[in-house]
Amino acid sequence: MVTIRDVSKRAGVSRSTVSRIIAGNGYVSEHARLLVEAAIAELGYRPNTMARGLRSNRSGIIGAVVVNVASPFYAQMVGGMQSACREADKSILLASGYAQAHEEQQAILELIDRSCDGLILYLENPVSEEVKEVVAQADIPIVAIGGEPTPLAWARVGIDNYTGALDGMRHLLAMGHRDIAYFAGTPSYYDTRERLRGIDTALGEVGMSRADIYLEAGDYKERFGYEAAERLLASGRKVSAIFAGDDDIGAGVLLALRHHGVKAPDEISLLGFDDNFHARHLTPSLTTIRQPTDIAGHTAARLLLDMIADRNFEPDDVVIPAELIIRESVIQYSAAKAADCPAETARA
Amino acid sequence: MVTIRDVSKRAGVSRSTVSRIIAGNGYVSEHARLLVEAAIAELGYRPNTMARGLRSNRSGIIGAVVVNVASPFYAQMVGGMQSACREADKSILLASGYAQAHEEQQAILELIDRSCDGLILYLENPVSEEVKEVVAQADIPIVAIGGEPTPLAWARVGIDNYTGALDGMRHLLAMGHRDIAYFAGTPSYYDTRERLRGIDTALGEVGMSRADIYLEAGDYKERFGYEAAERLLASGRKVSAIFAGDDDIGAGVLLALRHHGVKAPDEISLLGFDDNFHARHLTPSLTTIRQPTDIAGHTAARLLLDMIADRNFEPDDVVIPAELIIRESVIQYSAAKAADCPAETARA
DNA sequence: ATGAAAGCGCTAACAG
DNA sequence: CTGTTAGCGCTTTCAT
Repeated sequence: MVTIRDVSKRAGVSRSTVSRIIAGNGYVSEHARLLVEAAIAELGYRPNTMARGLRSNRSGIIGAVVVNVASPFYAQMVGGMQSACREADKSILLASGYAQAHEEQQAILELIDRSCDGLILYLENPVSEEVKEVVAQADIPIVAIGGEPTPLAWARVGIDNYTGALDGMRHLLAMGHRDIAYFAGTPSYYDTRERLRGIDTALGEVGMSRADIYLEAGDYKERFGYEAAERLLASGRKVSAIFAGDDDIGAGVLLALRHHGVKAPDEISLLGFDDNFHARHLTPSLTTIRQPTDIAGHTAARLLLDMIADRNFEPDDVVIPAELIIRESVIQYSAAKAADCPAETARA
Repeated sequence: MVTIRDVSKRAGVSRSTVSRIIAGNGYVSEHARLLVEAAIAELGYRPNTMARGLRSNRSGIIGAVVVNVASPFYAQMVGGMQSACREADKSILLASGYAQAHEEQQAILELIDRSCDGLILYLENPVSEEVKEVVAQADIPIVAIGGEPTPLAWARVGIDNYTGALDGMRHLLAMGHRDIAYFAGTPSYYDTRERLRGIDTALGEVGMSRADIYLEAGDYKERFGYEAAERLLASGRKVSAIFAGDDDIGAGVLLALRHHGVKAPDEISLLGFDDNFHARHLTPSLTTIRQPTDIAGHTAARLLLDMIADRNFEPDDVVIPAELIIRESVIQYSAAKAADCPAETARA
C-alpha cells in the first residue's frame, strides 16, 4: 500500500505538505503542488479514508434512514439525496427502519457509530432517551424528512400532507360530492394524521365534519383498500366518491369496485394520494395528489450538506408542496346517477 | 468521548482484554468479561469504527453499485441486500452508476476508497484497466449481480433473462401467435441481449427466426413503448401479439393501443417483462415474466458475506429463475379476428 | 488468560 | 510557505 509517506519522499516534501494538498487547504506553493501531484499520479496513491477519518473526525459519509428502501416512495427519495450528495463528494450509508421503533433506533445508532457527518431521518416512531443521548453526544447535523417530527432534527423537510389532503377533499367537494368515504392509511403515522387534518378543514369549509363521511383506517396497502371498499359496499352506505389514503389503497379500491360491478368513475369517483408510478396506468387513470419525494430527498440532503459545511448555518424548515394531479377517476357528481343511489348521509 | 482506555481503567484490566471482549475473539476469563461488560454499560462506551477499521483493515461496510436506486427494480434489489446485511451486522454504502461507464467507475473507486469489506456490482459497462488495477489491489470479494458480467467479480448472481424470454416467447407461440412484434430495451445492456437470445431460441423451435418478427430496439421507457407501438400501427404490419422488453415499455404500448382504438388483448395480445408493481394494475392486467430482484439482491449479499467471512469460500454462480405470470393481456390467437387482419409475415 | 508495546495512515498545531 | 511533532482509538503480536 502506498501511503502519504511514500508520496512525500518521492516529491521531496514533508507529509504535511502532501496532506495540505490532498485536503486542499492551507498555503502551498505552486511548485510543491506540481511535485506532489506528479508523485501521487506516478505512485497511484489513494488516501486512506479510515486514517483520515480517525484523525479529523470526519468521514465524508451521510447517513440516511428511511422506512423501507424497497418501496418506490422511499427509493425515489433516496435517489434525490444521492444526486445532491454526488455533487458534494459524499457517500450515503443507507438503513431502513421498517417503521418499527426498535429498528429505527438501531439504524440511527449504526449510522452514528460509523461516524457519519450528518443524518437524514425518516422516522415513524419517537426515539428513546438513550438514543437521544448518543445522538446529542455525536453532535452532528440532522435533518428530518417527512414522518414523525423528531426533536433530534436541526431542520425539517416535509411534504405538505395537510394542504395536499385539503386540496384533494376540496376538489371532491367542488365536484359536487357530499357522500364521501375516506380510507386512511396507518393511523399512527404522522402523515396520516396530517392528511386527516386537511380533510377536516376542507369538510369544515362546507359545514361538514368527519362524522358526515364514511371513514375507515387501516394501512397503506392495496389489500386494505380492497377490503375497505368491500365493507363499504356491503354496508349499504351510498357514496359518490372515495378518497384513498394513498395510491396503493386506491388500486385496491378500484379492484374491488370492478369485481363488484361498480363503475368508476361513473358511479363512484376515486381520488388517490402520492402519484405513484402506477397511478396513471390504472383504469380509469387515477386523479391523485403528487408528493415530490425526489425533490424532498434532494432538498434534505442539500440542507444537511450546507449545515455540515457551515455549522453555524441555521436553515428554516422547508415544506414541499403537494400537487393535485387531475386525471380521469374523479368526475362531477351527477344527480341523475344519484337517483338510484339515494344519499343517506347527513348534510349541513 | 469514552475510549477503550476508560473502559479498561474502570474494569481494572488492560486495553487488550477489552479489545478481545468487544471483538469476541481470543481467550477471556468469565470474570474479566463481566467486569468489562459492566464498565462498558456504565460508561456508555461505543467503539470507534474508524480507529478499529484503520487498525484492522476491515470496515463492516458492504458497497453496492446499482444502475439507479430511484428505480423500483433496483430499489427492491437493494432491499434484498439490506435484509441479508442486517442479519450480519453490516451496513450498506450505496452508489448509483446510471448505466454510464464513467459514473460506474467513480462509484467503484469511491466504495473501494471507503474500505468496503466487499462489493456488489450491477454494472452496464466494462471497467477500465486502471479501475481494475485498483480493485485488484484492494483484494476484496466482489459479486456481480445482473448486468454486464465483469471479470472483477468472484461470483455472479444473475436473473435468468434467457429462459425468461424463452418461456415468454414460447407462451406467445403456444397461444397460436405467429405475427409478433418485440420491442427490445436498451440494446447495449447485457439483459437485453440475453432476452433476445431466448427469443431466438423459442422462434427457432417453430422454425422461425428474428427476421420473421417485427423487431425494434429502444430503451426501457414507457415512452419508447408508446412510440414503437405507434410506428408499428402506422407501418401497416399486422401483428397479433407484442412482446414488450419490460413492463414500462408494455405500459406505453397499452396506452398507444388505447389511443388508437386497438383493443388489447382482443386484437393484440401483450406480454411484459419484470412484473413491476404496476403490471397487475394495468387494464388488461399484464401477463409478464417476473424477475425476483429482491431474492437476487439477498442472494448476492449472502454470497458476499460468506466470502468475507471465509476468504477460501468459492461459491458457484447462481442463476435466479424468472417466472411466467399469466394474467389477462395474452389470449389465444383467434383466426376469426385474424380474418380482417391478414398476416403478411413469412411463416416456416 | 492477560498485559506491554508498537504502530495503522493521517492531520493539525506549532515553530520556523 | 513548509517541516516537526504528537497523537486520533484501536488491534495485535509477543511475552509472561
